[in-house]
Amino acid sequence: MHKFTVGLVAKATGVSIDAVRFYERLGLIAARSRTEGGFRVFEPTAVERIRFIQQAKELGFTLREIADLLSLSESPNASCADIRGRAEAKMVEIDERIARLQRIRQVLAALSRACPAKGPVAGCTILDALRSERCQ
Amino acid sequence: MHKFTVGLVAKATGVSIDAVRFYERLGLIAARSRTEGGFRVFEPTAVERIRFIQQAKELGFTLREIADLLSLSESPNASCADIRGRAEAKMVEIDERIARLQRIRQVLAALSRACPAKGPVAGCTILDALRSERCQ
DNA sequence: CTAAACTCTGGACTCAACTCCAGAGTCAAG
DNA sequence: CTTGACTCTGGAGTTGAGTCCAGAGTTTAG
Repeated sequence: MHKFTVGLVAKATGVSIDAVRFYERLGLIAARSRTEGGFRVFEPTAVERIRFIQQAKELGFTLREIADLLSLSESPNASCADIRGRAEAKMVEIDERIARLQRIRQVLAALSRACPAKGPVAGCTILDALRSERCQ
Repeated sequence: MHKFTVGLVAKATGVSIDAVRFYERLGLIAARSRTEGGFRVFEPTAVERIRFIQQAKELGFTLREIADLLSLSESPNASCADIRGRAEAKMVEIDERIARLQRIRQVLAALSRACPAKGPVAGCTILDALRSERCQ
């Protein structure tokens, strides 16, 4: 139970075989070795790394950022503050996205509220608003 | 001042010439005709349509959805309620995105808060959390 | 030993919304 | 008429995170 092929790693993590190989190409994980016939052999830590990748992805980190996170996590002179910095930067980013979406949401809500929702499109207040510069 | 070339349309709207041609390929706008030499000639309504596209893009609509909006806006048997339906559907979508981002934001905040932010990465609580299934 | 199941490579494809390009042709001012 | 600015086509490239593929080779259970 310690000879992980791609298929097993994929099954253990729920990602596709292609995704495992993709992560390998990106350098996020590495196969320990190959069999005689050229099959990848992974260690169980590969499964853990992919779980890490999945969790970080859930938190909105890109694979590039995750590569950075992973390399920090293995650097002897990296500090916990570095990691926290990444988390906080991501939080700022998320906040910006939320703020933008909330602005959009407000405009959409206002437009929907103002719309009579009956009659033909001629005179639709939503379309009128889109035609004018008013909403932004 | 009524012979709009791509360049003028681009300048009037602030989008690139390539974007104008791209919108034309997608069928979002159309040139009225061509000059002898093959130059596109637009009507002023093209500028208005691109403004519409820009506004709708600001509100999170994709170009495909904008095409739909534009065709509704010109359909004699489309009703204002159709437009409002699109706006409300988009609002639901935006709400889902906001909710997801807020969940992420909360997890990030909790992780940052719990992190000592000093010392080496070994024992970093954020990394530990990413390694475990805990955050989702 | 055979058959089924698995894996290999590397490159093309997806989506969205463009951007960039070369090489050729056109238009307008002076 | 010349020159500089503009425009033409159509196809490739970009980003992100993979997916899909053919055709060949490998592993393993029975």
